[in-house]
Amino acid sequence: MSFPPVEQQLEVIRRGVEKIVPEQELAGKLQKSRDTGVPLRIKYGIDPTGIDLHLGHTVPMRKMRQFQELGHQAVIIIGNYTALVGDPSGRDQTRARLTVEKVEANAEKYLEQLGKVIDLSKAEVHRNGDWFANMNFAEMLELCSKVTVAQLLTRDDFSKRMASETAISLHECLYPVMQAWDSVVIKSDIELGGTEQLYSFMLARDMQRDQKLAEQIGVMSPILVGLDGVRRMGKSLGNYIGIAESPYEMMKKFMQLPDACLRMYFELLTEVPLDEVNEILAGHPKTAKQKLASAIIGEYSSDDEATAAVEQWEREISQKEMPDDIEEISVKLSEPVSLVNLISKELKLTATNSDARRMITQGGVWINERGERHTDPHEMIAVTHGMIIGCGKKKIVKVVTE
RNA sequence: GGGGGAAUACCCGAGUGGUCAAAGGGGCCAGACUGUAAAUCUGGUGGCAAUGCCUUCGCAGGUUCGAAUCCUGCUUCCCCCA
Repeated sequence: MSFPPVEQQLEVIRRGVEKIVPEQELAGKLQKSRDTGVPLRIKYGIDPTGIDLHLGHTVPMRKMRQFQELGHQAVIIIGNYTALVGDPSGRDQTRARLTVEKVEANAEKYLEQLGKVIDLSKAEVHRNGDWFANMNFAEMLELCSKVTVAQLLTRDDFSKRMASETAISLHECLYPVMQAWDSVVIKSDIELGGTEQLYSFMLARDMQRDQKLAEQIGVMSPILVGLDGVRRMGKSLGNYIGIAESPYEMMKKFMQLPDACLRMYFELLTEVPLDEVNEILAGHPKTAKQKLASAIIGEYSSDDEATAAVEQWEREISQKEMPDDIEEISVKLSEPVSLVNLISKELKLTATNSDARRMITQGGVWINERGERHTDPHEMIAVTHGMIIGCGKKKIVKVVTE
């Protein structure tokens, strides 16, 4: 096995990375691996807590792929046991607990999606239940004895929760211990993750040293902010772009991204060379955003689909043309109905009548042509076949009579 | 085990007997402006057969003409002491 020169590897590794700890050990490890021809073992752990991976997850995943391309060994940990605990990192409250079955189902979905970024045929995949499930209580105690409560409380998220009088459950304290033990078991050289993982990464070093193993280096990416441009991208915050979403869905979301996030997204989510990024950012933000979107969408589907998505957005959203494929809803109506009932009861465009009423009186409803606004909720509408109804910014439907 | 505190709409949070479907902020929704960015402005934000009616302030009772507000019991959470 031959590896690129260390300097060259470092350049790839450093892109979009916020912190490497300890930084000074990295070159040495790379050099040693190059000299001996032994690839480094790169760890990335993910807890199967949901069914969709989003772009936030892909930041360390991409870093993993880069390591793979440099010739190193990817080691994926599916945290089926840690998922039962719930990672307290960066959280201000306890996560909801998951069932074993749920976790297993999620794990399958995750692996499928991981394969879109990482070359799974060359990766080791482990579930940490493989070693935690059979651990007995004595071993468990031994593990816990490695960490003091004071150490745990130095964690930012725990100390914040203490300060704000929010509960910290005992099982959450075990999370970093488990994560660190994973590193011992798989003998990781480098662990990938976000900056909020610092504590666990360092704990892993302590435990590896304790077991007379080489200590891992943490390579930490910045936290990717979500579509709101403020909070981290996350499922529960609803500010994410899922990697399994359709090209057009992704497109629409990308265009809603605040301009200020563009550089970060280019750096963390694409391979576009940094000087080229600077050039793009010097131009109009709208164009830059479209380039960003098509680069990323292209990776998860195809370049053609990405281009099509950009064009579709330009037509339907920017030019406000009628979309090509409008969702059709069939209704059976012989008599005219009031607009409120049409919107909420017949077409189910809103959850409640009150919602429909609001939407109508506020000018969010149009029929057949944008601009053909109908603001009287009581207006009686004689529904005709092919009638097009818009409700708010996002919903347009075509009525099909039976 | 003992003591103290808290629970209000999506979130935070005001409200201590009627004027409370409940201030204010955030978020979100709609509209204007725009590049479906940001900023800004306007309106909205429990439900319904809608100038009215019904349900909601942890849960269950009670006092009262009238309760988010007072009383009793319960549940949950937090803090302190052990």
